[in-house]
Amino acid sequence: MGIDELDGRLLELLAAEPRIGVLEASRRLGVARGTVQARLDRLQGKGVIRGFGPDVDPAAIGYPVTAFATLEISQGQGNDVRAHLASVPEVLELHTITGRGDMLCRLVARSNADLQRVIDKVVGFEGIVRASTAIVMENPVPLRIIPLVRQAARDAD
Amino acid sequence: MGIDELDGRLLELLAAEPRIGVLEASRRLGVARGTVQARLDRLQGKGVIRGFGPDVDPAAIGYPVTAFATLEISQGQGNDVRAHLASVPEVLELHTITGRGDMLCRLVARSNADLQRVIDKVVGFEGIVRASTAIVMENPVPLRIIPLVRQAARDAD
DNA sequence: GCAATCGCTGGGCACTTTGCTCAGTGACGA
DNA sequence: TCGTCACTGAGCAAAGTGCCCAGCGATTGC
Repeated sequence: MGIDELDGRLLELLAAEPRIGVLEASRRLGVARGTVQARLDRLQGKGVIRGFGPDVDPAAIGYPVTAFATLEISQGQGNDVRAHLASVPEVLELHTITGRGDMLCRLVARSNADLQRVIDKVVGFEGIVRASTAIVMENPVPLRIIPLVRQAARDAD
Repeated sequence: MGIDELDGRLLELLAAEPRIGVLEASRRLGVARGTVQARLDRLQGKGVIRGFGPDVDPAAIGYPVTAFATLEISQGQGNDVRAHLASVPEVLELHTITGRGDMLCRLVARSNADLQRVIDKVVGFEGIVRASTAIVMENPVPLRIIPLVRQAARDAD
């Protein structure tokens, strides 16, 4: 478990220039091509790298509004609610959490008005007792992982 | 703005097999290679595809605990707080939101005990009045975009 | 009605990269 | 001291890339 300094540099490099090839990466990192290939295989095998999915901006495909909804679920309905939420395309992410609410989900919508439609779709389901929604205004720190990778690589030294 | 059906299929294909090449993608989609190349360029140019960054699992690099913290910020301190949070590697994401709290951030930690350290680091800063944290237990719907892409592609038909 | 533009096709070309293999080397632990 | 392991550096055939071109049908503007 954990990654070393070379893994860290490789991940940083991949994050900075995702379409880079193995050969070019080996040149940048100053190691042999086989090494990069082996590291990549290992990182994927260990699950450190889940994939290289295209990072799609919801705003660019017509969904500029993001919101987080906290849902309170009635006892025993958890599985049904999960299946329901998973079937809604505007639900980008769903977590079960500790605390007052039972679930937290990330929503997107075409507009603030459209958000109402999405919320109605989300909460219009047996088992959801209450929902409280917070609309995202700014996103000062977009989802990132590199600073953490750097720290993990440093710690493992 | 928006994407058509071919864009949608291309994005789905890239999500399913990220390391696929342009040539192979053109074969799967049944279109000419130049078309795929042009579509890709256009999608990246329009910002639909932000990148192809490696999707790193925080759990696999030693941070298996995820939490969401709602922060209440005192007036006028917003920028300082943002800069502070951006400097904390364990803060993976930060949003400013409507509603009671002022900011919502996603945190990771090495353990539940370690989460205390992270929270102390996050809130130990002038301008943060209060913080309320919810620990993630399960993640029934991991961050996804394909269902939305499919819907956007269908709507644009 | 006609010309220009645009997106897609299908082909070709030089060049690079990949996937794979192999032998050699230094570090490490049994 | 002997394996084991990770890394190096090299070679090879196969495949993919970047780039070019001519043709073609649909849409747009004159």
